Amino acid sequence: MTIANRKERQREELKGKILTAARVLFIERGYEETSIRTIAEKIEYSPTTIYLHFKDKDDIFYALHTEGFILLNQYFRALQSVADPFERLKAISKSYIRFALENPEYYDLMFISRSPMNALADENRAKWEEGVKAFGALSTTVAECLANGYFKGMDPEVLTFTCWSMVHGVCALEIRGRCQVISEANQKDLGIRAGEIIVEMMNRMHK
Amino acid sequence: MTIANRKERQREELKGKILTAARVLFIERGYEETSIRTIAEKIEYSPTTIYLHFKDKDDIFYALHTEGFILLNQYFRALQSVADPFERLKAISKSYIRFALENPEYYDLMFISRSPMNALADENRAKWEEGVKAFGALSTTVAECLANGYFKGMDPEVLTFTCWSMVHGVCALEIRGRCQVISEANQKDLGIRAGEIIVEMMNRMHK
DNA sequence: GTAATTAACTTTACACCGTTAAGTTCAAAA
DNA sequence: TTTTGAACTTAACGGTGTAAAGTTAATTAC
Repeated sequence: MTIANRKERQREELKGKILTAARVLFIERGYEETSIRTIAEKIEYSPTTIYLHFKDKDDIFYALHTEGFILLNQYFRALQSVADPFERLKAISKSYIRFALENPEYYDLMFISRSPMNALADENRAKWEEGVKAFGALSTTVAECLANGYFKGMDPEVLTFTCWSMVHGVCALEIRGRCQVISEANQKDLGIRAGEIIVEMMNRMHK
Repeated sequence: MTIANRKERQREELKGKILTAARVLFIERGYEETSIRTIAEKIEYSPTTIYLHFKDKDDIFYALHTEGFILLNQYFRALQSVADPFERLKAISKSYIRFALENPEYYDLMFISRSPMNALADENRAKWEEGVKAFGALSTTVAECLANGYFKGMDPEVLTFTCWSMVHGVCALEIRGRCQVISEANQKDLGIRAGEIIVEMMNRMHK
C-alpha cells in the first residue's frame, strides 16, 4: 500500500517538475520558443518521458493556462468586497489590465494564443472551473449593474462579452506589440491610461 | 535595355506568383500551417528559390500584412464622406469589425500574430504607409470629435488607442476562438452585436 | 564565334521541431 | 526465482526554416 503511494507521489513529483520547467521556460521565452526537448533537458530526462505525463505539447500548456486562470481569480478575489456593482465592474476592468501587464506570457496563453484551446476542446471543457469562475465574476457584476439600472436595454451576456472585449483589446495590442504607432511620449503606461479612459467612459455614460 | 526589362518583369512575375500562392494557402490554412515548402510546391519551384525574392518567411507574410492594410483602407475610404466626426467614428468602428470578421486571416496577421512585426522592425518601419494611413483615419476622426466637444479632457492619442483597443478586443476574441464561454444562442453575430453595444455606449456618453 | 561572366535555380545539408514505436532496465508481485 | 509491468531511453519518422554549394543557361565581352 505504502509502496504504491510512494510511486504515485514520485509520479506527481515528476509531473510537477515538468510543469515547473515548462513554466519557467515559457515565462522567459514564450510558448513558441519552448520546446519539449528544452523542457526535457532542463529536468534531465529524455523528451519522450514527458509524453508519459502529458498527451502532447498543448496539454502541458493547457495546464499552465489553468494556472493562469487561478492567478487571475486571485486578482479578482479582493474585488468581491466592493459592494456597488458599477464600482466593482470598473475595478475588475482595472485589475484585469493589471493582471495582463504583470503576467504577459500567461495572458497570452489564456486569451491570445491558439494552442491551449485545442486541449480545451476535448473533455476538459466541462471541468474548466477556473475559467468559468473568472468569467462568472464579470458576468454577475454586469447582471447586477443591469439590475441597478445601468446599461439599460442591453443583453446581459453580449454586454458581458463586450466589457471583456474592451479591456482585452488594450491588453492584446500591448502584449503583441502593436503600440509602436503611438508616440514615444505616450508609450509609458499606455495600457493603464487606456484602462482609465474606458472607466471614465463608463462613468460618463451615467452622468 | 529591353532585355533587362524583360528579366526584371519576369522577376516581378515570380515574386507575384510566390505572393499569390502564399496568400491562397495562408487564407485557407493560416500562417503557421503555411510552410515555405508548400508555397514552393504550389508554384512548382524549389523551396530555396523563394529566398531569392524574400529575406525569410516573415518577409513574405509582411507583404501580405501590407496587403491587408490596403484592404482595410478600402473599407475606410467610403467613410471619409461622413461629415460629422462622431458619426464617422462610430461608422469606422463598425467597418473595422466587419473587416475583421470578413477577413479573419488577414486580421490575424495584421493585429494579432507576432511574425510580421519582426520584418516591420527593420527598415520597413519608415515606409509603412498603409498602416499609418489606417491609423491616421481613426486618429484624425478622434481629434475632430475632441474639437467638437466630445470626450472632453482626454488625451487625443491615448483616446485613439483606446477606441482602437475596444473594437480590436471584439475581433481578437472572436478570431482566436474565445467565445465558447458564451451561450450557443448568442454566438451568432456576437462580434457585430458587441460592436453595436460599443457604438451605443458612445452614444449614451453624450446624451 | 568563342570564352568569361552572371543570374536563376536546384540539390544537399544542417539543426531544429513534435511525436511514435520499439527496446531496455529494474523493482515489485507471484 | 521467475514473471510481470511500470519507468524510462534510443532510434526514427516526417516535418520545419534556412544556408552553402553546385548546376545550368542566357548574356556579355573579346
